[in-house]
Amino acid sequence: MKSSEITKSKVLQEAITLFNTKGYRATSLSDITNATGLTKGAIYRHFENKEQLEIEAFQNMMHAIFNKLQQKIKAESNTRDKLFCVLELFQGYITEPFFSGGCPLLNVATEVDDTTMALKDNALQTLTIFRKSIETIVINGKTHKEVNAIVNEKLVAIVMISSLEGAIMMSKLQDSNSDIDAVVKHLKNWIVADVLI
Amino acid sequence: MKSSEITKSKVLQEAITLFNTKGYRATSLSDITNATGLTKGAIYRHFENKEQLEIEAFQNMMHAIFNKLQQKIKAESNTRDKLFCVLELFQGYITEPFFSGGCPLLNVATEVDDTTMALKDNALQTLTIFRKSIETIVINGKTHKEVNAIVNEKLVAIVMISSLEGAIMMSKLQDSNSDIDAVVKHLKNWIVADVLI
DNA sequence: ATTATTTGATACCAATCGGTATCTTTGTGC
DNA sequence: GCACAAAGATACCGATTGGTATCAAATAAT
Repeated sequence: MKSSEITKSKVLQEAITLFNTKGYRATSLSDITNATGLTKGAIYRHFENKEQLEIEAFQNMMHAIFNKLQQKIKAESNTRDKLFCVLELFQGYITEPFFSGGCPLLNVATEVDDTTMALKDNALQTLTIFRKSIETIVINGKTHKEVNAIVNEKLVAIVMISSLEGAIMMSKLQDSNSDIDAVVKHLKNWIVADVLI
Repeated sequence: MKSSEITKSKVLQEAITLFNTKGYRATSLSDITNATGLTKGAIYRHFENKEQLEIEAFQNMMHAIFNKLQQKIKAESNTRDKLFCVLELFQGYITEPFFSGGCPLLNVATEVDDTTMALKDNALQTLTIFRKSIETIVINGKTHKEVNAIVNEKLVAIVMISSLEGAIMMSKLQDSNSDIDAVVKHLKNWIVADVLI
């Protein structure tokens, strides 16, 4: 890797941690220069402005998470285990997060003020992709006769994502795993009882 | 109402809207002076500093919401309708919110950076109160033989709150009611099927 | 090895931040 | 109506914000 690429990825890595823990808007360029040991000149050489850095940082996080998730989903052979992959990704995220500071999607979705429309657009796209991934698992499950034909795949995605994101918020606020654990257990029971055949 | 109280409540009202829509940290005192037509001198006459204003604004919101909720819960006579009150509060919140900008609890819980510990404490207390309210309904439901004795009231609270908060996030991000509607419908079915006798 | 180009450091900018000291205005009790 | 206290306006403070122009150092190409 070229030295300039090393610098850029170091900036991204530190920015990611800062953005996800203390917020995008609340993280200043000084915070990033302090964390990286670099100067503003170096940062602005690689990123057009702070907003672009925010967007690249967010996309970087989501790509990493989705790649890991898709890889795990592909490794499983039946619908149940594929859906459980999603649940366990969130469950494990509290104790061993890819990025500290909670769910990047939730963070961006709730931070949006008027001045960060571009970030909001990215979060919306991410949410759409996430929903579609779950819906696809359910639809494939129907064709393989593993999912009840009357099940609404959109509902499955909505219920899973909303519960998990909400549970992440609760667990983070209370600094405890118990809520996300309870929600995952509950969702597993629901999937086995009401979704799968 | 004394004129000074009018001023203070005007500041609180405008600050509430700003904090809940564009964030606590992202809202500057200039934003508040612009919105109220007052000056910094007037604001600092009534609030010790910005952090105190943030806390009072948050508490003000939560008290308003809880009062409304408790009042509606008391008006219902059976466990099912009391629990449905909670669901319908969230469902109606998107189209007719008490305060625009989404759920104040979710907003504060996800905004917390290192410098806003006092706000985080307030959010945590609010979450605890909210959980207890739901647990109490379920416990009372058991004594009235309306709720299955094996039901875990803590789980009911966790599942309801996490789903609703997550759904608020999704609906806000997508600017659509469909997700919160779907989640509420799903929770109602679940309560009738698995919680109530 | 020497040049040319990229990369990063330095020093600065205007704007804005939260906060305060001071002064004028307003309202209130007697 | 007068005196006094409370409320609000004004002008300022140092610190910090995102951003830029310029220069030095490191890297790459010849």
